[in-house]
Amino acid sequence: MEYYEITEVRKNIIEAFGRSFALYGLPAVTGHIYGVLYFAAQPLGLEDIAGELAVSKATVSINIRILEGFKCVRKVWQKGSRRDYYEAERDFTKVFIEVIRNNIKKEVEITTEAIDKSMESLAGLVNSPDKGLREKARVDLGHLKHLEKQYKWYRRLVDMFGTGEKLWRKITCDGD
Amino acid sequence: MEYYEITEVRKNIIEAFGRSFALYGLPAVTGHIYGVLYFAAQPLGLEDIAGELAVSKATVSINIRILEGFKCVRKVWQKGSRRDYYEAERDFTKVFIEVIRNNIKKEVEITTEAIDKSMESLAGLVNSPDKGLREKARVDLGHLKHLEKQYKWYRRLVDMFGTGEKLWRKITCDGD
DNA sequence: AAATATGTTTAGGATATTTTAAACGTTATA
DNA sequence: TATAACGTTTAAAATATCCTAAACATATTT
Repeated sequence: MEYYEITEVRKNIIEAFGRSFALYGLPAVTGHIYGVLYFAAQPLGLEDIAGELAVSKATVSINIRILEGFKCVRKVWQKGSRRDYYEAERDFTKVFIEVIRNNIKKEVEITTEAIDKSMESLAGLVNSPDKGLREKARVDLGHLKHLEKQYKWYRRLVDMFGTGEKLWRKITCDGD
Repeated sequence: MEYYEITEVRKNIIEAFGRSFALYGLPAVTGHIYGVLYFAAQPLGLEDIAGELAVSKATVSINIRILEGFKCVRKVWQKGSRRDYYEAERDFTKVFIEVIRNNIKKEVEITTEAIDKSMESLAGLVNSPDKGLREKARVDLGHLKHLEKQYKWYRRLVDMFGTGEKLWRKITCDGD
């Protein structure tokens, strides 16, 4: 009860992180875990985090791996302990870039796979003797080629996010 | 059965869109609807879309409004009909920018609100006579100020997305 | 004014996701 | 070698989300 208002303050922010992460399709707990680590004075173990949030160790285990995947948190080694300790990446530009980059990458994967598969099916149809079928196939092929072109642009974007963080930051944030 | 393979081709892509939209926290149907409209030769009405996807009119109504919010689809006027017709925005750069922009905007709203609320609570505590409480409050205040600074950067990002699409495209896509 | 055609809301059931406790595997320590 | 301290997996329950049919609201015909 001593630090009631402090924990209240943190709770506000932790909730906000939960809702923010949910915007990117992640479970709210990922945001909550990130929030706890954001405020933590030192790296925390799984059970510490579970305790602060009153969730199970399993939930933390599952969701912290998601956060690691997005490079929102780092596992740090604590000498003399065999626990896994984690600390938050507090630079939001990095967090933001990583989340976006990951999503675009997945998006590109999903869609180019679908395009390739579809292109194959269409290849046989564009010369079909059935005129109606043939013309429909050609129209769709046009759509797919357009899509393919756009996704090439996307892939460049991933590359830029992947290698040009500093450039990106400079472009969007000359101020500081 | 005539155009079986054509619809198969489209189904692939439509599914891929569904999974892609889900990456951004949207229901998969939003992607499916977008997919149907992406391939459509003319603007389609709610029932047309519902028919193609075998979902209810209500689902289309709800989800197409989400798509409108993200500017992924546009309502178009069809002379002589009182139906609402929709067409897809086929320029992915626009779709991408709009989705990201929207998310960042919401994120900024959620978090700045939480920060403001928390700052208020802390203001009273940083001068508390209780030394432990006071110091904890000061540490947290430091965290909040850091957050605030980062979110100012975010807000600039929204502005850029909102007004500088061409600039953005030029930066990331000099090629075409 | 009645009937029709449309889009929206809503309450419920259907489905998918998330969380948990318990079992498990592994490594370190006694 | 046995025990303890971990993190992970799993199957089931709890929860949240999504979808639908039906009711509703509004505008347009007849």
